[in-house]
Amino acid sequence: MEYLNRIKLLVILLFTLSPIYSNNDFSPKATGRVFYKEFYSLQYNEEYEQADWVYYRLTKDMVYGDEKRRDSFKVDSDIETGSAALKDYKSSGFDRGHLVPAADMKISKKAMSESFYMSNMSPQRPGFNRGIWKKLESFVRFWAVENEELYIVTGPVFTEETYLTIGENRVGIPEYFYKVILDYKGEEIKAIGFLLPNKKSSIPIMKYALSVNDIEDLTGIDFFYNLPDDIEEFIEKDIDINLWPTDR
DNA sequence: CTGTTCATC
DNA sequence: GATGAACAG
Repeated sequence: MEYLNRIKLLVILLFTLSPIYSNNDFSPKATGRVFYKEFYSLQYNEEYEQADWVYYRLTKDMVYGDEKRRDSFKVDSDIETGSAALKDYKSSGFDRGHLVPAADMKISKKAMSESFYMSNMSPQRPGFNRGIWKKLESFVRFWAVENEELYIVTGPVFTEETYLTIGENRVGIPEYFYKVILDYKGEEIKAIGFLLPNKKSSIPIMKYALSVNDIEDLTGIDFFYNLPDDIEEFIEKDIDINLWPTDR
């Protein structure tokens, strides 16, 4: 009997450790301190007082969640060095723009609440956040439903040595925001990237589409490095716009 | 917490 | 007009 139980335990352990039976982790290669929430993870940048990237898995079920949005912005006490504060954004003229969208976290109270950590915020121009950025986020949810689930990485881009800041904590104002998306479900694995300037725009979203390689060159971040090399190379090289429809 | 504004559908 | 995101008091 003892023997059988040991075998059972071993089988369970092997299944758990096997990549096929465990949840996929396609988070970017870390170059700094990573913080793990229940519904996403982020790499925090102390200089800019915001994340370098946030990473999460967005499923169809999450899109269809019905948890109401509550504007419960709060400092992230996980960041011992101190996250940005509410005060930093107040009267700054910039929105506390979500990196992980609140609308992607309707699956539960906990998920919704986690999206309001200040470590998930970045200074966005109101016309950008409430306009084209929101529109892109909405397309991402549409694609998540179409493909059952997606793996998403989002973050700010600073290209200049000097940059403007807001608040006492000197929160950096990004020039651009990127988003890279991986579809690992279904018959064809595919990926796409976006790079948008932090300003109001009425140009069609697909004009901002880039390959994941392009975004990697720009940010220096290695996305989806856990994929088998040949697959990673193939999906990051080019994009097929037809696989990401925007005509609903 | 409620009301207001902004961008878009 | 309704919705969603965020600001202001």
